[in-house]
Amino acid sequence: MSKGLPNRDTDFSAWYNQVVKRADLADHGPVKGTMVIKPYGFQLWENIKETFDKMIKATGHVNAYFPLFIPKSFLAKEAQHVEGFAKECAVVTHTRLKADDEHGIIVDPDSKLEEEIIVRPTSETVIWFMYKKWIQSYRDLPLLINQWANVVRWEMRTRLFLRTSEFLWQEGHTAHATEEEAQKETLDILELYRQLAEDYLAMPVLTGLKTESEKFAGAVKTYCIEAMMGDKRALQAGTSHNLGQNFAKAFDVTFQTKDNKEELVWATSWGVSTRLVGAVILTHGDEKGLRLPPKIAPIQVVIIPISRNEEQEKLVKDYLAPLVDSLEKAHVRVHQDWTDRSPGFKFNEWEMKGVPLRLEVGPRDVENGKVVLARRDTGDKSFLLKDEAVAQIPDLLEEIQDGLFQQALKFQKENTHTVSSYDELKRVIKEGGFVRCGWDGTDETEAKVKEETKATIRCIPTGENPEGLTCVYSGKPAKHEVIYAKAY
RNA sequence: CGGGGUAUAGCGUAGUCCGGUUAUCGCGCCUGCUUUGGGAGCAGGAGAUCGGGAGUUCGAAUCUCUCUACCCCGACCA
Repeated sequence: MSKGLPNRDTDFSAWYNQVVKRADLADHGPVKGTMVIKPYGFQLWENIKETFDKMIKATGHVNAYFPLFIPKSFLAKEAQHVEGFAKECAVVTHTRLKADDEHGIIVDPDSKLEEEIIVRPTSETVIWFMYKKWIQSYRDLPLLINQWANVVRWEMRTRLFLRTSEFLWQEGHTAHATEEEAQKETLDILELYRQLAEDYLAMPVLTGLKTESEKFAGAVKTYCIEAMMGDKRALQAGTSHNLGQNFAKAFDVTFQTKDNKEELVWATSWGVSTRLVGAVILTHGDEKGLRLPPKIAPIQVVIIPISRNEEQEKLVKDYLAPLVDSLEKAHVRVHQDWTDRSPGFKFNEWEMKGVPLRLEVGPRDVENGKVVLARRDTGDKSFLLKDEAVAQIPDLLEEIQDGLFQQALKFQKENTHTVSSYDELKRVIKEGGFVRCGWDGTDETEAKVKEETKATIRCIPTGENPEGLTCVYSGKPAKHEVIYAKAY
C-alpha cells in the first residue's frame, strides 16, 4: 500500500474512499451496499447524534421507537409516497429456511407470508398508522416525536456514508392542529439543521426550498440544507418536510377542535443521516486525510510521547500525568498513544484520523518544562511551556473550529457564481461550483438543464429575490432565484 | 436492467495470449535484536484448495463451457 493518498484535486473520489478506510471510519459489509461503521467512525456519528438529540429535546421533542417492519399495504396508502419509494424497497416474503440436500439451505416455500412485509425506507406510514390511534382531540396536539433508527433503501450505486443500502438517521414526525403551526415546525427544524451543520460540523450550508420534482415523495414542501463539498459538488445534508394533510388523509387521522369540529391533522417530517459523516470528510479533508471539527472529534488532543529507553519513558509518563489530568478536568477529549510505533508513523496516522491538536512530549521537553503543540488545520507547530499549553488548548480548539468553518465558507463563496446567461451556467457547472440565477419555475426547464448539464436545482434559497431576473434557459421572467449544481 | 471489465495470501499485484515440476513481488502480520523529535533497520518466520463447478489433457492459475460475486459507465436516490 502506498503511503500517500490519491490526489485530492484530480481523483477526489478515490481520495474519499481511501480516507474512509485509512482513517478507520468504516468498511464494506458482505451484502452489497452495506457498511460497517467502525469504532472511530461510530464515535464521530455518536457525537453528531448526541449534539442533535440535545437540540431537539431542548425544543420539546421526545424520542420513541417504531418497528422496522411495515405491512406492504401501508406504503400504497399515500400515492406520491409509494411512487417515490417502491423501486428501492427490501421485501420480506418468507419467515423460515430449511435444510436442502442439493443447495445446503433454502427458503422454506411453506413459510410464505400472506402479506409481504417492507423493511422501512422511512417511517411515515407506520407512524401515521399509530398516530390515528393516539390522536383524538386538540389536547393530543402537537405530537412531537423523533426516532433514531436504521432504514433500508435498495440503492443501485452506493458509497460509504454518502449512500448505503442501510443507513442510520433520525426521523422526526410531528402532528399539529394548524397549517401555520406545521409550517413553523418545518422551518424551526430547518434552522436546527443549519445550526448543527454550521456550529458543530463547521460546514456552511444554504437553506432553501426544493422544487416540485426534487421534493420528498408525499410532501407538500421540502426544505433542505445544501453544502458544497471539496470538489465543488453539492450535498443535500438534511431535509425538513411540510407534509400538509397528506398522511392524515391517507391514514384518516382527525381530531376534534375546541369548538367540536372534526379536522384533519397537519404533519411534518425531517431527517439527517450518517451521510453527515461523509459530508464532514468531503468538506474538511485535505491531502493528509481527515480534519475534524473539534466539537465533534472523538479525540481532540492526541499525545505522542517520545522516549529512547524505559527510564525516559517513565520520566515522560510522570511529566504527562498532571497535564492529562488538567485537560480532562477542562473537558478536553485526550488520548495518549503509547503504542510501540515510531513517532513519525504516529504523526501521520493521527493526521489521517483528523485529530485537531497533537501534543508531543519527549525527554528534551521534560528537561525544559515544555511541550510541542501542532495544529491539524494549519500544520503550525509551536513550542510552549507545559502550563501555557494546557491553558491555551480550550481556546485553540475553538479557534480551529472557527477556522475550519471560515475556510469552508470562503471556499463556498468563491465557487458560487451569479450568472445571467445559459452559457455562463454551463461554463460554471463544467468547471465546478454553484450557480445562482433565475428560473422560470417550469418542470421542462429544470429537466432540460439537468439533461444538458447534469446539474439540478439544489434549492430555491431562503431570502431569494427573483424580481427583475429572467430564466437563463428560457429567457422568460424568473419565478424564482435558484441554485444549480451537480450533486452527490 | 442495458454496455464494458475483473476475480491469484489480510490488501495491492506478476504469471494467463503461447499449458510443464517448490506460483512472483510489495505492503501488512508474527518472532528476535538494534531503534524512536515526520511513515526505522537487519535477520528469521507464518500465511494461497489461483472465485465455485464441470470438461479437454500425461499435466491446468493458464485452454473450453457454466455458475457466482464484485468493479466501472447509464436510468434511481438522504
